[in-house]
Amino acid sequence: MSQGVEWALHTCLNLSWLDAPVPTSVLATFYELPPAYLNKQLQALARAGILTSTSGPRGGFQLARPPEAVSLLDIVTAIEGPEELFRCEQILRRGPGEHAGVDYRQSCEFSQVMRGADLAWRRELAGKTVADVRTGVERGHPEAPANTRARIAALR
Amino acid sequence: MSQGVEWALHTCLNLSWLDAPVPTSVLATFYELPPAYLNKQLQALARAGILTSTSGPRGGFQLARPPEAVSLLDIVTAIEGPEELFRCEQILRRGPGEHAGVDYRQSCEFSQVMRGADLAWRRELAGKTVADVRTGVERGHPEAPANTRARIAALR
DNA sequence: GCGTAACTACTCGGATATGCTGTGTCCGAGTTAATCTGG
DNA sequence: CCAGATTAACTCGGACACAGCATATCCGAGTAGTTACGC
Repeated sequence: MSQGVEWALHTCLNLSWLDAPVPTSVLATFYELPPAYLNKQLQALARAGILTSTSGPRGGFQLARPPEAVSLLDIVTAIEGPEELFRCEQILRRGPGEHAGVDYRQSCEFSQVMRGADLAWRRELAGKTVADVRTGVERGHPEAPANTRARIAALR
Repeated sequence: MSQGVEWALHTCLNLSWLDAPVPTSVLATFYELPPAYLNKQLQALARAGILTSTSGPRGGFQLARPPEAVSLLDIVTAIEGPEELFRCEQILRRGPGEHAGVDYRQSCEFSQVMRGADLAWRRELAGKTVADVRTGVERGHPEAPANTRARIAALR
């Protein structure tokens, strides 16, 4: 799984504590990440409708929706793409009992089990939102929001 | 996810219908797969203790355990390795409230959710065995075992 | 005919190339804010 | 002092290199079955 997912998750959480656009350079400095590459990931989040981008001075990225409406699955899908973890190449078509017209992604037993596991994984991720994580973080570290806002303001 | 997983799954199912070693060349011809590369995957399964390998004439691979004792997770782990889907690089260590000695794989909220999803995925795969899949296939295609045995015998 | 030893063919196993996706970087288009100028 | 045009800096966005892993292949080590030979 791509490294950018972790960056995207934490960046979305940080943005949920802010209400003005933040440029990539500031967000990158926050965790000492390569700015240009982080920008690439944020572009993907913007294309997915999770962030909105603003050009020019005082521009940057901000959350497009309230954090309650952004699931972790949304973020993972935006970065990794919509493909499922296991992709069935239907090698059964080459086997002895081959039926050329059959879609083995539906009929193959292995495909079904792998798809079920994939759905279980996605269900877990879809059930947690950025707001849920934010609540948990604030419970354990009440100073986190103020720290983040102060650090961002200092880097502007 | 690696392509070899699909090959390994179907190959293990086929081997569950046989009781003698089958060489890689025969197993590869079965689905028109590149023999040398399939051999590489089967080596991984052998290292994991899922298959046993026999050298020399009349040698090959066979299941090391009864199919009831081989879960799909065993096969996936043998091919893909034991790493979890999402690996936390602990970028929080670079953040403002950094605590150098903290293991963020445990304390980071995102890590916990991602790990929970990973466990849900693994639980599904661990709950299904090669024997389960075999039963399902035999229910829908009773001729499959005989077909497979005949094809293997013809290729020997 | 039988036992033994050499031989041959077959199989696994790891070492060796190639291509593609994830990773990382750079520069141009567009936009905003500030500045400067003239009334 | 104020309005408007110009300018300059800043930001995103996509196009351009690099690297590491999945993919694919090949050849050597070891083994078992076979064959030939001697007793």
